[in-house]
Amino acid sequence: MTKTATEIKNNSSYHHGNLRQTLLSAATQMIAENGIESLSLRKLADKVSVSRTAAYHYFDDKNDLLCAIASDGFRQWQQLLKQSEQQNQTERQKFEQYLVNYMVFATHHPEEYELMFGRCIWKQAQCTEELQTIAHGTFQYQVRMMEYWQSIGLVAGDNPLRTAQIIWGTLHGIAKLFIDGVYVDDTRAEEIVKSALPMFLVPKD
Amino acid sequence: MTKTATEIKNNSSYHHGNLRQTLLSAATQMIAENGIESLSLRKLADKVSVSRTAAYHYFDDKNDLLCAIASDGFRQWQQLLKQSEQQNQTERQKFEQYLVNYMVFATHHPEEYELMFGRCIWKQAQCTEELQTIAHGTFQYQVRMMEYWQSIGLVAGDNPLRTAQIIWGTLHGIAKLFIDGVYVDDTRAEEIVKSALPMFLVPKD
DNA sequence: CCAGCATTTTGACAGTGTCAAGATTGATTG
DNA sequence: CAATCAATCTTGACACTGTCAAAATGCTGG
Repeated sequence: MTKTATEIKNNSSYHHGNLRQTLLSAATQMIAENGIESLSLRKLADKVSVSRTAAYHYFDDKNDLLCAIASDGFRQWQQLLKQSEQQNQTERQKFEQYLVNYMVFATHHPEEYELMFGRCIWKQAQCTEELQTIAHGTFQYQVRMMEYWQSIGLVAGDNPLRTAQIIWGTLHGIAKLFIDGVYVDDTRAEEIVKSALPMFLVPKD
Repeated sequence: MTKTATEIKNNSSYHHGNLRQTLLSAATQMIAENGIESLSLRKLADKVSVSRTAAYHYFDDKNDLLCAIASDGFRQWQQLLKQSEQQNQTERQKFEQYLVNYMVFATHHPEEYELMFGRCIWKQAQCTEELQTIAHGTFQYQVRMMEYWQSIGLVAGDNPLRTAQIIWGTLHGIAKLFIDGVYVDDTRAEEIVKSALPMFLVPKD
């Protein structure tokens, strides 16, 4: 008898069944609700009705768990990238879509975004190999898209890496200013990024 | 006999003399050396040779102290802004100087920058009125500079606020990616921002 | 000299991450 | 079927954190 992950709910027993995934989901939810810094392993354990240190069998430490959540975020983000690539649109529209998508993802999943790109993981602690590779992959993907958009004369500049760094910087900066509460009105994010769009394009004759 | 702040060192006695300033300097130094999150009030108290809770006479709580440090950072940053304004240069050179200065300040005082613009203060905790007003002031200042640069046909766009938001976003984003360790080579920061410069300018005929 | 005040300390508490050692259970053999 | 084993989970313990209440200390004006 094969079992799917979700149907295992061995709840009245000592062994949980799929604790790792349960922990990840619960943690993701708690982070989304109350912010990264309010997540404690003990509260998480409480929520899942398990002892304080149960998580240590699946994660090296708290940082390892956060990295796992961030990795999930990157997978989600990567999927979103590829979806919007397959829509029938002008390249110009695809580029705009890319910018807007980035902003929407960031402002709709602020805490997950913070985890994926924030200092908590990248600066402070050492990040997992898994996270490192998947994050690096998505960046490479973006560089390649810039390369293409530059090659067809849509995006300005002739150095794809440099251009990707700058455009990503712009998106990241605006997103962060919203997420961290320096810019207050979330709903304006999309508007702002749209008015930044022309900056990046080759001026039409 | 008037006394300057630094000469007061009433060290062999119960009363410290100028504990508030001493705490601020020590905290600033500790943050610069080991990062914001590694600063604890107890370690700080140890360093200043004072009891754990002594700081509570001058600051409401830890957040209040961090806000005070951030405020100092803004004062420093404001001074730097005005200095570079008084140099004899082309307006175009002044604008470039502004961008580069921002980057240099951010990458040379990464932890203080993080405090000034990061989530630790703005998102998480409520920030001091002092900090709120001084931060708002510097942003207004930047908006006015954009307004001027747009009025003389240097910087593109006709909405100073929007333009300031975008340019600040770009600077902030690139700075953060370096500070948080996503971009690794600090020394490239100035290079990157310089190659972003043309994006913001009115294309010359 | 002493009362009052500003300043600093001590004691205490709840919360955190994490390690070591023990308890429980499902699976695997003989 | 029973005994053993390895995976899984819990308990106990420790050092560290921010913060509050109450006590101790030293300065200063009357």
